[in-house]
Amino acid sequence: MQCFICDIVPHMNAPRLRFAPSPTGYLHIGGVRTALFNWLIARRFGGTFILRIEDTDKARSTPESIEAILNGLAWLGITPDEDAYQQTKRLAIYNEYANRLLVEEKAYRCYCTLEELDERRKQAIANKETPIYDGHCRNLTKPPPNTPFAIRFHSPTQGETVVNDLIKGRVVFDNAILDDLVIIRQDGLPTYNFSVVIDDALLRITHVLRGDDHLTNTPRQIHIYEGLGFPPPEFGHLPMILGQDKSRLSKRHGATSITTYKDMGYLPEAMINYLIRLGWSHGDQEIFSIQELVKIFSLDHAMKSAAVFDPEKLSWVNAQHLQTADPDRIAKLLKPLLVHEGIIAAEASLNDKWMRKLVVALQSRWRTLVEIAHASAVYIRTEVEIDEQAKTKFLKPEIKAALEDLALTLQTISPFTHDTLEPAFHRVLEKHELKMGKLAQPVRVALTGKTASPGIYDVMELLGQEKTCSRLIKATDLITNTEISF
RNA sequence: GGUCCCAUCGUCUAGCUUGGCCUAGGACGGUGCCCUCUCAAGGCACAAACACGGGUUCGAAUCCCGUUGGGACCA
Repeated sequence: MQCFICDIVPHMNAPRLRFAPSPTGYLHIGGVRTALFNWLIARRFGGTFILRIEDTDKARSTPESIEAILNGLAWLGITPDEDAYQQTKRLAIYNEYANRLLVEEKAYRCYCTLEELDERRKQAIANKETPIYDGHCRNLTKPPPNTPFAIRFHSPTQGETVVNDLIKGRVVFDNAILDDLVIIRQDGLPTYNFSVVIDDALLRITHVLRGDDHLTNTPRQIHIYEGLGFPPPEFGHLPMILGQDKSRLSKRHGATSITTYKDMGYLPEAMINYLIRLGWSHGDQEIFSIQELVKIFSLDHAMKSAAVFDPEKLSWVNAQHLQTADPDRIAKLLKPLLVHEGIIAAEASLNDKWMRKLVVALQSRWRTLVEIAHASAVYIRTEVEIDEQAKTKFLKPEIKAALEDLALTLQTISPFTHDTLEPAFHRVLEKHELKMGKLAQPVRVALTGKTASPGIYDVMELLGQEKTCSRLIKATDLITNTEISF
């Protein structure tokens, strides 16, 4: 693998990179990773990162998609350094350059109809020939009058074109297999291969990092650069992201929109961490902060092969970041989720110090913010719902006396904190000659309704004196009721 | 159909440039154990891979050729 730093040195003064999505849907996971690579390289080498919206496919482009792309990138903190460019606002430019090529006879008008083209393609396939454009209109002396035309680029037919790809290495293409591609359609709109070259050249992009689905477009683009007299940039083609079944990641693999992950309670830094590890490595290291990536990221450990997106590992990465995240920040992110999940009515109803304690108790136990939000409910709501199985297993007559005693004891504790609760709890334990586990589990069930929770003193502190005592008493009532019912 | 890309545990990957340190390392997931008031977290251990076939070489995961498989583009 070649050294990217060596390659980038000639451009060190101003590496300029771009992310150029088509606004035809939500912001895709694969797109995010492409944006991330570009952004990181720009940051690492003190360059510029640009966003360009490729919306020349007017039928499929929507303003909502543009919005989704902007929001998604903003959430991740992948921020462009210049105002976003939009291709539909630059149509005059493409036509201007197309005309220039026409004048210089590096391009020509093609009057072939789509039907004719289709016919000839079928013919070629029937004759077992490669279906490429045959140059029909290349040397027309008498153009047909009043006929709509496309503009085709005059591609070289001999020699070869070499792409020294930053990731794939040296790739050689035989020019003979490349036909004269359309650069301006009959409707006057530029084709992808043309507009992308014009924009990258005019925006002075130094490094084009994009999906490897564009690798075979690259020689054609290089020809256009040459035709126009622009120096081509460096190219790097990133491998695809695959779904579980090893086919290209798409909607049928479930969540592929970045927004979905935000809504599912993933942290932006975890998303970035996971996505960057998909196709890049730094020895055995798994967890990276964004600041760290900005310092160490480079292309010389970028993978050449496609990678399968693994939601399990994403969750683990998220858990790692969640564990070490500042509790106050997590608390802040949690509040709107609590409202959204219907656990609280308004964000203001919870105080920050308490929220911090809640987060500290839960942040290493769950993998997403949404999971934490759900787990929070039992500490926030007035009522607790006791799990049937937990009740039968732990809320038994023999523990009733100890529970009552505990409730009584706890009513006198002040302040009501982990440290004051612990000795009180032990006094009850000794009095009833019980082992920790014998009492802790029934108490846990009484307080949370479940058999799993944070440490029992933390649970009590979180609930506070009032809820703790009332839930304990309620549990003892439950035991009585059970007895009566038999 | 043509051209191009890719190929290490189920998954993400280290190692490949500069063959020997590789009886192939780490991580997710799985299993077991430890810790322990439960659940997590954490710690330890186990199972698990160089696609296949040739060659080059004293020696190949690493270099070369081919095959197979996957993917992309062209319309």
